[in-house]
Amino acid sequence: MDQERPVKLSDISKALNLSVSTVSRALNDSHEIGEETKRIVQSYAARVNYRPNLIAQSLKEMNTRYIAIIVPEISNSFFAEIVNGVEFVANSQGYHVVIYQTHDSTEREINIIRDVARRKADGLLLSPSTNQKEVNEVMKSIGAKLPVVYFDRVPSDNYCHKVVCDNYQAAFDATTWLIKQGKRRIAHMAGPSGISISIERMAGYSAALLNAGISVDPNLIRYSNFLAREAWDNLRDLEEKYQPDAYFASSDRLSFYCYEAVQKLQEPRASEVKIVGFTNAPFAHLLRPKLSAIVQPAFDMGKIAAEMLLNTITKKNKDIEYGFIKLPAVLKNTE
Amino acid sequence: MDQERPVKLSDISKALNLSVSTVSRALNDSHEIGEETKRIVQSYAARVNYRPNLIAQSLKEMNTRYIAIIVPEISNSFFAEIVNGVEFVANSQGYHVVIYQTHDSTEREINIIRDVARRKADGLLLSPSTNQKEVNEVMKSIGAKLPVVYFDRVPSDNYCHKVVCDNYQAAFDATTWLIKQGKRRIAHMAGPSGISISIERMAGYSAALLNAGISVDPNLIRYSNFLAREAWDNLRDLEEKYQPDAYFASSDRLSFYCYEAVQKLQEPRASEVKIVGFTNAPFAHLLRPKLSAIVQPAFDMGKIAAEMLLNTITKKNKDIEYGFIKLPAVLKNTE
DNA sequence: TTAATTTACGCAAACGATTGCGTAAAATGG
DNA sequence: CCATTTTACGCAATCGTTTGCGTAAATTAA
Repeated sequence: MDQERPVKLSDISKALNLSVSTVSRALNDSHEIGEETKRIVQSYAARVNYRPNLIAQSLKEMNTRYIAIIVPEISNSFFAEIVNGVEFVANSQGYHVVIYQTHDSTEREINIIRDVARRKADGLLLSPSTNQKEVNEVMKSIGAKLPVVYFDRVPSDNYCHKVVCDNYQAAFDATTWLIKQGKRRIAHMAGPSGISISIERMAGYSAALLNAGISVDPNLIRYSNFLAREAWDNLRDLEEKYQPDAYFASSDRLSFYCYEAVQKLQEPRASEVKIVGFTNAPFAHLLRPKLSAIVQPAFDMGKIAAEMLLNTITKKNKDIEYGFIKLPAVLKNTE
Repeated sequence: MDQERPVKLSDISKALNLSVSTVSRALNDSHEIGEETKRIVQSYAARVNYRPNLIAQSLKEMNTRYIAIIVPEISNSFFAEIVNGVEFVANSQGYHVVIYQTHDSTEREINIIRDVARRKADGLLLSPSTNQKEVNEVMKSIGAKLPVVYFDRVPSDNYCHKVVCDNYQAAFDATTWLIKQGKRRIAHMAGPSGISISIERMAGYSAALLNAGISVDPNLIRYSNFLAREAWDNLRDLEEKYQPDAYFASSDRLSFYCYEAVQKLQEPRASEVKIVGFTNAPFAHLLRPKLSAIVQPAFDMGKIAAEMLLNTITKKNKDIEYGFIKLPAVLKNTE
């Protein structure tokens, strides 16, 4: 009994000699429909495997019951965990989650945001790529109907919802730990300049150095975009000219690049140089020598972001109360 | 000039004193509309930032211009790379890709498949969770309108599109390599029994052993589902009772579990036990001692699967020609 | 000049669902 | 027994597009 095409309300209505509206109400268990009729309609619908067309439903209802999340890379464990947290909350409230990745391309990001808006997602979770300004323009041009919560990389203004970890404190703690290990020439491999996380992590790094009476050496600070090439060039240059005795890496990818670069050095330097970096990679603790890790509470960040978003979606009253949640990260693999 | 709600065709039609149909045709550059009118409409639409409502468009056109991909875990690099390959092809043909993950739960998988069908995705790429039968039922019940291409884990029947890597050969090569390293008591940490990849990898493993004149010891073969608990129990039991001199792991996760278990052993065993496992983790090569890796051509698998899917979507003629593509994997980190 | 054709647009149906309103028949009240 | 309410259903509009068809006006042909 496999039907060639999906059965719709009018099919049922014809088969049962009822109007489409009666069938619709019967399936939605409306009180205006007699019990007997309901039973007949519902059992018939079940038999023929009726599933409402969500496109039509969405058009009528003006909502889609799904939220979108846009991340740079799904293979990055940090973002993958965030997605999991988002799904956990969203699914429990009957929402589906649709995942998009930008690969750190502003162009892709803009395309995706436009698409999300045109497909009428009920809300958007966004960790914007580098180019803050262009993205802001797009966010404005799509109209005020799409609730947004930013996470991880967030805009500087306060008229939006934001969920982040305490990047400043985490960077401060990590750098301080390196100093306590006797390191003085601590290089900082930073992410793209200009985005929130880079700025805050840089600030924490600098503060820790100054706090320990170590002056900040600009030569030891390197910004890299998402291209591997830049990171490698920076690492080679650092090693050739300055031989840092420690690295503080500002992202998952940079952490592993640092690790790989150091691993290739001559002993005894290879085992003396310490590395601490932001990463949620589940198997980072297997590396020897150790890669010390700043681990963000990604799952919780996702949960909170999703809760904030669903709150603003379902909120009846229009008084917008912008939230700004900051969670602590923890330092691991420090033996 | 930020409008409160998205502007629609009727807004333009009123503002310009034209009918909705004329506006629609003008925007779609129909030949039935005068050049002058087109210019007026198009420039006005651009000014007020008109974006067609994709929900309405989809309902009318009966297609959505997006495909869905369902994977067990996005954080698994193998699947992440597949997704990237899919996006590469799909985007170049004007399709968006929507990513779902099942976390190896059949229940979630069924929910998602149903949702994808009800949302009228134009096609589906699927790597099914363990329970083949239930999923088959669902795939049938949603009607024949949804083109599907399976990848990685695929059904056994031949009346569907499939893209896989040569699991048998890869397992054979990996096991043979371990044998050449002088290993004889090679444990096999297998994935869930019953799914295609487990069966084929097991077959390759067994064949390699027999080929080398080593009998297959059932005690050294352990099936684990996706729960960490089972894998750890299996590993502990293996170490306590049988002390294998090598491990062949059938999945990303299992590879790292094996590695971690072995790393905790007493020397000299810890450095003598060799491990080879399926993994596309980009930083697996940083581990010391080495984790030898069977790396699948994930990006290409994604590309091919997407091409097959888009072909069947856009195919005018209805004669279905089922494809079955098998790509080779490569063995890495073997010093 | 008149008939035939082309151009440029509007009307209305359709996609598949939901819902306000209208209304027979049945149930209830006095 | 008649008036009123309730029950149970159907009609038609609606969400925002697209598109087949109809038709005035403009153009061309004869």
